[in-house]
Amino acid sequence: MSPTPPRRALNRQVLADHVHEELMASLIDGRLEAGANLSIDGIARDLEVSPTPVREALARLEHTGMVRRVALKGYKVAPLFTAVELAQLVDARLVIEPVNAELACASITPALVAELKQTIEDLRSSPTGASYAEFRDYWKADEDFHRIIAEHAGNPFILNAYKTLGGQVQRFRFFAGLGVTDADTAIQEHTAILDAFSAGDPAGARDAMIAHLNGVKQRSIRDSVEHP
Amino acid sequence: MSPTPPRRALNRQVLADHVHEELMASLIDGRLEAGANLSIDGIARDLEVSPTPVREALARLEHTGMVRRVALKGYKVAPLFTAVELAQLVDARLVIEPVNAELACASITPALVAELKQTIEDLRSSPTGASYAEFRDYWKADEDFHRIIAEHAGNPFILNAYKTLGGQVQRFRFFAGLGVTDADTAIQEHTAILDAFSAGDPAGARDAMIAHLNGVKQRSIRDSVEHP
DNA sequence: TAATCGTATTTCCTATAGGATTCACGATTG
DNA sequence: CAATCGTGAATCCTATAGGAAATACGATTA
Repeated sequence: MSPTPPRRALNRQVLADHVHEELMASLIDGRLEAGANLSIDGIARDLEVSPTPVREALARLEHTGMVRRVALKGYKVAPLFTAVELAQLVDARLVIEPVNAELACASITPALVAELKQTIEDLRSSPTGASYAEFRDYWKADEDFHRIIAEHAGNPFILNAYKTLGGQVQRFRFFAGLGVTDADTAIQEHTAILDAFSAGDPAGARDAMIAHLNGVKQRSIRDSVEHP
Repeated sequence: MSPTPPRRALNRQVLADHVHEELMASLIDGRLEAGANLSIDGIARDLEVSPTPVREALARLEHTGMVRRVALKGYKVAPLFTAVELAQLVDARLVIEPVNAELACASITPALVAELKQTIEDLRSSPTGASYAEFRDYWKADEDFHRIIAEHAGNPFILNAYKTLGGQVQRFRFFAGLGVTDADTAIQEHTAILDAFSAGDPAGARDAMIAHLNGVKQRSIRDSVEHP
């Protein structure tokens, strides 16, 4: 008897989670353009679910800043960043991430070093083309590097703050729309941070992170000026 | 004709917003105890609405950390902070708020000084009893002080990060459950920050904020040790 | 032609119904 | 007495229906 073992537990998942992931992916990779209306009923039709889980997914998405809600009017994809906001986003990272680096480095483990080293390897081996499909691996490796450091800082509140920024970062990067323009420099800067980790030098890790983010900031501004 | 002008627009508001506010208030003032189950249907019955807006309100609340969700199981009020988490929360504030103070002070205006001065006045004039009703005004004044500084830092991303922490702070403070034990010291420390603002001394404002938060941290830990 | 009006569609919002699962609790059985 | 089983309630989750307002759009009229 019991021809099929309890497979059902695997199938059983909450639709709102699925919708949330789907929307998040669409926002990050640009399938949903800035300013686009996010019709609840429309999304429900597209994904073949009812509006209820869509409402829940959108409510969760609101705090990320990627989606804006106006009561009784609906949701829209947040507008593109201006050059000022873009710089502010990096400034916010400059507040949080150097501390992350310092803390994570202070409790360094060989496993962490190995993880970070792997992300830099991935960065090197990933293509850097101009379309999302091409540089998605590059981005993932870059995001992994920063996220792993944040996760090892040991402060869940700071981690939460970083994660909120993280989504923004990814979205911004897509809309910069240039593909990867600074792979060599970024790899170099990540390596400098990793070296400080390997040496067990928290202050050095902090400074290397500051230098990296300042580099990101300047290159971002430069790119956004050259390609308005 | 048109016997009643468009009054309806005032009545028209989204139930989810109302539920959200109601839950937030209950969480902050402790009517909802840590670990309590947040039954969607139950809340809907209590507030005499349908479960749909309740789901939306809870989804919005999740990212604050005050509420935890387990798929297919429901929502619970997040557990109380441990002493370690409590210290971590202040550490997170120590990352963000000194920068806020420095930035806000760098673009100081007489209006901002007046606003801050007012919150300190409110702090002085508020009762400091042991029940929520008594020290709610004190809290509000304290929270206003920090929030106003965050709002004047001029970086919406950092402000967002601060706000997320802010809710946590308030909840923690209630659950410390002692009323206000450090009014004099807190007023003194706020005044020191204000003085630096008045003097147009960003570095001084930053340092005064650091000193204040360190004081908050130490007093919090002391209180939580004395009243486990 | 230009403006206004009316209809039809869309959209948000809320309530309700029902399926699936879990939980509580009492009854039954060894 | 202890353990197991079964029933009913509670709960989460999703779909559907329908009200209210906004929007689109075409027809009518000055």
